[in-house]
Amino acid sequence: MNELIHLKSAGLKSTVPRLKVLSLFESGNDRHLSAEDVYKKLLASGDDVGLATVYRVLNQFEQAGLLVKHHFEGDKSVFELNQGEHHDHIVCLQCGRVEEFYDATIELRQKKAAAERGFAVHDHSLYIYANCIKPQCLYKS
Amino acid sequence: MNELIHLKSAGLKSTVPRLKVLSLFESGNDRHLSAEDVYKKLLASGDDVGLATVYRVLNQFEQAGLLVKHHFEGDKSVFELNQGEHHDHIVCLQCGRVEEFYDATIELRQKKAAAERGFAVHDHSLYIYANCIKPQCLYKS
DNA sequence: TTGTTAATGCTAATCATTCTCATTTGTAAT
DNA sequence: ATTACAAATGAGAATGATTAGCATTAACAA
Repeated sequence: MNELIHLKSAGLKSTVPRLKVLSLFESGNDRHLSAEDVYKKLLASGDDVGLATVYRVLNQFEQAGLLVKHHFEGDKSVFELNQGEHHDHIVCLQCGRVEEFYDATIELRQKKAAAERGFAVHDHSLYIYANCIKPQCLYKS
Repeated sequence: MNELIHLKSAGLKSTVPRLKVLSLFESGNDRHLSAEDVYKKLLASGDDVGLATVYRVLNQFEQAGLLVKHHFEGDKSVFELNQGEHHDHIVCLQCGRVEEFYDATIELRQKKAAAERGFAVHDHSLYIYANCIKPQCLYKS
């Protein structure tokens, strides 16, 4: 199984909670999950992990580069599988739909803006908060 | 005094705590302040306001459009005077220096990216986390 | 199979922020 | 000026997300 390899090569011992969390993300049903989301989903599938462990595992995975953490507006943070290519996010304020996008020009100009001001870019986050135009966006997530 | 006008036209009753908070921001010594920062600065100048009041006032000012709230990496949020023109931020991860910038192309392409995907932009936030190149960045804020 | 070390699962603690509510203050009308 | 009343304040409790502490359990190498 795929997950095992990931854990090993990340220098993480392969434990039951870690495998479950990882395969949750790899199942791909929801790309963006908060710790609470993960916890609930695991409980729902009968898997019995502690919330503290979920937090720990998510942070370890982030450190190991398996997941990326995002802070959408305000409160809780969400994680997504790290698939190599950086991208930014558009979040619908009504239904919570999250769309990913990448714009090379934006990336470039960011680097430039930083360099001009005496900074070396380490990281950056761009979130667009918006409203769906489509009619199917009438329900709250 | 200037502050009084601002409060009035924002539909806010002019009270002692509100005037103090507002003039703190208008003094311009620090553009970006957290609730905690404001609280401490007021205490330091012998002004005796409650932390809860600081939070309340900051949020009211944000609602009223006098201040803008930002969520830099992670935890606490910071406020800055709203001077009309939107801008993005570069934050030094070492010393905490915050630099503001505006790039019309970036703005434009954001709008475009959103529109193409069926979103109407409501708001957006772009933070660049970086390291100062300059040598004077050797101290923590 | 065993032993050691790291990982887990509770629960309590922490941190930022909000809420409650009794007391005080601004203000518009007297 | 005074009064009257709603709105604002302050202190501390409450909340929500996240982390820490610690006794118990599970990986994995020998």
